[in-house]
Amino acid sequence: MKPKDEKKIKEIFHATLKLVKLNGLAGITMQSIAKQAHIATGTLYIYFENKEKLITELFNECVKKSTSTYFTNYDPEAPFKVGFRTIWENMFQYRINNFEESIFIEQCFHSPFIHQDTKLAAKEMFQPLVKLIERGKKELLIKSLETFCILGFLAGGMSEIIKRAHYFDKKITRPMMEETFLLSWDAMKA
Amino acid sequence: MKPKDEKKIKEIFHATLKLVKLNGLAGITMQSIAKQAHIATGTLYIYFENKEKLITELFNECVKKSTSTYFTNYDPEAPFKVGFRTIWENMFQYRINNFEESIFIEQCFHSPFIHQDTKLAAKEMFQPLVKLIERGKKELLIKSLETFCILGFLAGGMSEIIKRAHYFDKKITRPMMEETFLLSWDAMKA
DNA sequence: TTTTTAACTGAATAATTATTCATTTAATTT
DNA sequence: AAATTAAATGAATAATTATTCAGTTAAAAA
Repeated sequence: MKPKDEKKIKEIFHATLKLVKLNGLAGITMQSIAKQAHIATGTLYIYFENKEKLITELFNECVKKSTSTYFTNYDPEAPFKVGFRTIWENMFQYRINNFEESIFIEQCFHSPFIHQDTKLAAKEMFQPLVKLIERGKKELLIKSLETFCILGFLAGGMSEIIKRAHYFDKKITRPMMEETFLLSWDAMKA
Repeated sequence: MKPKDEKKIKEIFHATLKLVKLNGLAGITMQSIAKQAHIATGTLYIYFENKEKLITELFNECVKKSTSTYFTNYDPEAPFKVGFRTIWENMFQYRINNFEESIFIEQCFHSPFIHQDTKLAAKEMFQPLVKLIERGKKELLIKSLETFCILGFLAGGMSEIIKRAHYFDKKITRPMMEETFLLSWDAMKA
């Protein structure tokens, strides 16, 4: 009895992310994934029931992995700015180092593959950050704007900087990162 | 001789935008576009050579329409903040009122339909804004961070706020808009 | 070593989707 | 009002892509 090769799932995921970064969700086929992962098309179906399941499982994997990273070393008891800085830096680093995943998640949100419940579950994982922002508003440290505005602004801004850095092939240096943190902080600051 | 019905192009574009908003670029088919536009599939090919051409032409149309709106009433001679405010408000309003187009353009950037030269041409249309930001830096009014960071942050933040407003079905009020402008302004301010 | 069994293969099939085309319809010209 | 011609139609065809499956391979058990 030959056992399932768990490394293959990683290779399939890796291949999918690479192709989505290259051509978008609209550009991937099961054949291209198989080829990129150096396996036969049929093998994909041993690991995943179908294309939709493959995408959905990868999506959930990415969301789980990324959000759990976002909150490592985060202490909800620490002062607001300390907590915010921790999460902010975790996000920034993660998205730079895992650019393909970020692109993939973004694409999934506007695709026929990911259903509403999956999206909601993903959103749910950001609760600690939502709570933190609300605490910041209570403590009068940040603007009293609706949380979705503040968070959207910060998250969208960060994503876009990282995207442009990749496309224009710019290196993000430590001082640039500090300046970028200031963009976020000054924006939200009361 | 029956003349081409120019209104049909509008209907086709409109149908495509609606479907892309709903299901993403990965979710549209020529049949679904035709159906949504209340025409026969074959008719699509009278107006557009093929699917890629349809998408590319719609993309160019959207980019042209949106960027030209962004710079209406913009006076490059006016003080920095006045000019910035004009463009910022034009963008904000346009994206709220033409949400589908914004989503479509975003999706196109990561798709197999739009080629590099088309993307570059689109980027080129933002030159006046790039110039303005660079002027703001020279006048020491805003942070001396690379322009792509500042612009990316502002544009990404704005997009994401508007996206979340749509998905969570939030109305963006005038005071909210003012507060949102402050997010951008405070972020970039020196 | 032999047997067993599930992974693996990739060509074959099924399903979907892009594109074409013979036919019909309706503006315009004569 | 008849003739002309290009738009419009939608079923047929072509192309692409998802999925299956009969046969092969290799790990584990006997």
